[in-house]
Amino acid sequence: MSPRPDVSEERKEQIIDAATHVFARSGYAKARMDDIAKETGVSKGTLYWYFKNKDAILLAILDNLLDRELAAIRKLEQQPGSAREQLLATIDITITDLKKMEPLTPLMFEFFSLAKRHKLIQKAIKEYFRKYMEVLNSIIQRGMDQGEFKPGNPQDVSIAIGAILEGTFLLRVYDSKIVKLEEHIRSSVDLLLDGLLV
Amino acid sequence: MSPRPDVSEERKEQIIDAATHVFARSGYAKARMDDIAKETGVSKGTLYWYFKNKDAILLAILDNLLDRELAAIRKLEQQPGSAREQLLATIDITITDLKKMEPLTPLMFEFFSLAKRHKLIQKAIKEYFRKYMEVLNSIIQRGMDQGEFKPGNPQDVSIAIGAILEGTFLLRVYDSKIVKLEEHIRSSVDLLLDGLLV
Amino acid sequence: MSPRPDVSEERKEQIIDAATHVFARSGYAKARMDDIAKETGVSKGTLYWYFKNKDAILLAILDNLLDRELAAIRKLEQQPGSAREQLLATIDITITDLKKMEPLTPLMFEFFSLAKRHKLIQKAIKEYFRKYMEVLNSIIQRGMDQGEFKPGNPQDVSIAIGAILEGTFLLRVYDSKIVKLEEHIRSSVDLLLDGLLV
Amino acid sequence: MSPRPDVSEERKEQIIDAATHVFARSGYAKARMDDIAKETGVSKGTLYWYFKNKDAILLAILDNLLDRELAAIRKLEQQPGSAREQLLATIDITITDLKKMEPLTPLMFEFFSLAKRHKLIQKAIKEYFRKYMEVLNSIIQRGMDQGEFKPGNPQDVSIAIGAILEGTFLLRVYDSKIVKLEEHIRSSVDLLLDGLLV
DNA sequence: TATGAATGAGTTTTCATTCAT
DNA sequence: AATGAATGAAAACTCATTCAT
Repeated sequence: MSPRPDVSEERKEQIIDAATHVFARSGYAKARMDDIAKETGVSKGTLYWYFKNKDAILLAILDNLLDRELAAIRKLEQQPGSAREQLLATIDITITDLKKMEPLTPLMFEFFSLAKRHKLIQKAIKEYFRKYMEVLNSIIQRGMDQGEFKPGNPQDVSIAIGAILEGTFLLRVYDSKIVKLEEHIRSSVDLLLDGLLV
Repeated sequence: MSPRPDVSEERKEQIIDAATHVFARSGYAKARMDDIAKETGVSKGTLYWYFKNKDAILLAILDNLLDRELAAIRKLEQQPGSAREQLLATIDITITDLKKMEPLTPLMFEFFSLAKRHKLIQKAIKEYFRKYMEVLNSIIQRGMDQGEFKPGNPQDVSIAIGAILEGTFLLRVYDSKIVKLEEHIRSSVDLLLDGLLV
Repeated sequence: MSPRPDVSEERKEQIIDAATHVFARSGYAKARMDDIAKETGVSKGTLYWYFKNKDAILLAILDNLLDRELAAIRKLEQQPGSAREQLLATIDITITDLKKMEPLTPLMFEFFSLAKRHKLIQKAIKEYFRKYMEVLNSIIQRGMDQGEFKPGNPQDVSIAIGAILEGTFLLRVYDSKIVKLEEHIRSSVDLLLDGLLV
Repeated sequence: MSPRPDVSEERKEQIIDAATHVFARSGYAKARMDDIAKETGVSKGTLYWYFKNKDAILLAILDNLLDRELAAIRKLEQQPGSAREQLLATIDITITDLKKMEPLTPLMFEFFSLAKRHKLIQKAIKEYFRKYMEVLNSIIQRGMDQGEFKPGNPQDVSIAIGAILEGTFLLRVYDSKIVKLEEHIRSSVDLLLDGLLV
């Protein structure tokens, strides 16, 4: 109802941005509220005006990250072109996303690590995954229906693609000299398409 | 020869085993030395008799895990059969390994999360990755040399397979109902092989 | 000017005062931060708000004590009268100081004990000593120049006087029944002056 | 009864010697039983075979030190010569002793620091002091009786001398470059004798 | 809204002491 | 006599959270 988003939202975002970097840099446990306050440029007390506690900031970060990615995905949904073209466009967008995420890698893995114990995190990423799979599934399904792809279980293909995307992101952690995010996602997807295309 | 069998190594392993479960359950930060002591069935002081500090226990766990995996990999090195058969055998072994790792998933991601800040962790997993890649590369190379696989860059293929393995392990965290470790690794690798085999 | 008077300095002094007594009573090692907190009437956390650690409190105490003594010494510097009178005035002031220090005797010796290992303590007391010697030296020098004292090395006399002052303070520890701080400093200095005065 | 002191005594002395250095180096609180064990060349458990606990070692060190000094003092008691000569001989012996003590300075001050809280330490040093005073008193008394020294209270003179001895030892802690143990004890005692001698 | 001083529960780590061998 | 693994009490220190201003 308010014509302009009040300052509160803006301040909240500042905190989320700052905290994202602090958590990525130091890890959730090692990051101190003082660090986040300093990085945001406010006092420690202010953090508690906008967020219930440290955990709530973490959750807000996750929601924020997933929202951004989902926004990108939604852009795909009504793209024109062949299934192959649409699939590659999806990969392109995801690569762009993952590249933006690179500096946040430690934080991403922290979310994965916490997922089992932290039901809200679990729920958030599961929901994100479901939406992402939906997009891939529908593209693959269409490709199969239209005879562009070999017939099979679309979900299996989606998961294979998802695994390549996330897996390459992960392999980078082992050795970022050897594993190049964009290059290797593309080469892996190409290999997959070699077998998939009719 | 020694009158009292040296119980040191055994005790160290007990601690490592216990700590592995505690860290996997609670996360490194939340896990208390008391928990590890209790789980091991010794006193807190004993932990410090065998390990310098909490961090040293974490490192020992990682070394332990990687040692076990490398031992499995080494078994592959002189396996007979076609490149395809050997590759599938490698996948089989890795699947078995990954299944054993399933309960430790949060701990694995914690290692990935820590890798950037923790040089010893970084070094350990990098070395592991190098050895794993060596095995895959040599199989793929042989397959290409012998005309079993299409020609190409073996390393790219290895990374695609590595991404599928680790990526599927990761996708499970999103939704373990949808993503089945063994089934989806196999179906993804099959897709890859469809394009790879001549 | 500031709306809330800065309570920081005051609070710091409260802690220093309390800690002085706790350290004198229990010794540095035996004194617990909890004791200091309780004696100050604040929580343990507050101690760490004002001081980095236990050691920093000890240092602050030393600076505080030496500052007070130096302030007393500075009063002497432009006193009128003969060299003998001025020397006795200096002794008087030092006696007054040492009497105030009596309850802190164990702490003083702790500083001396720590001096070799603790460079900041060493530096602080050395600087104090240098200033104290300067005052004595200049008085003795004047007395010699003006023919009031026998000629000689002023520094040797200053050290003799310093030794009597500190030495009497120390002998009290052996047996405070036998050694009376004021009485024996005076009698010892008198003996010295017997030989020194022309 | 046993003709030769059994090995126990010897081992005890080894521990005392080692512990003396460890305590002097690290201070009582910081010194670990492990350090003493290592320095002695035995295991930690062995220390407890010979001493009830850490405190008992400290006490044994003090007794040991005082015994050695008392032995030196006893040598003085029937020295020939004038009172002045005998006094200077006493000073000589004490200087020799104090020089030996120099490396133990931090430990000595630790004893002084502990004296108030630790009744056994207090008692030991008080007894030592009494004996030392007796020797000085009797020399001074004889000097006065025989007209070699000006009449006065012998105890006051003894305390002045004691203060010079201990005080010079202490001033060294302030600045060992400026204060030279032997040189300044001699010069200070000379100043005192200037006034004391008839 | 914003601040930052104050709190105190929580945790790692140390180390004197014990005791089975 | 001697060892050294094991214990657990003790203490320093951290830091999320609160709250008076």
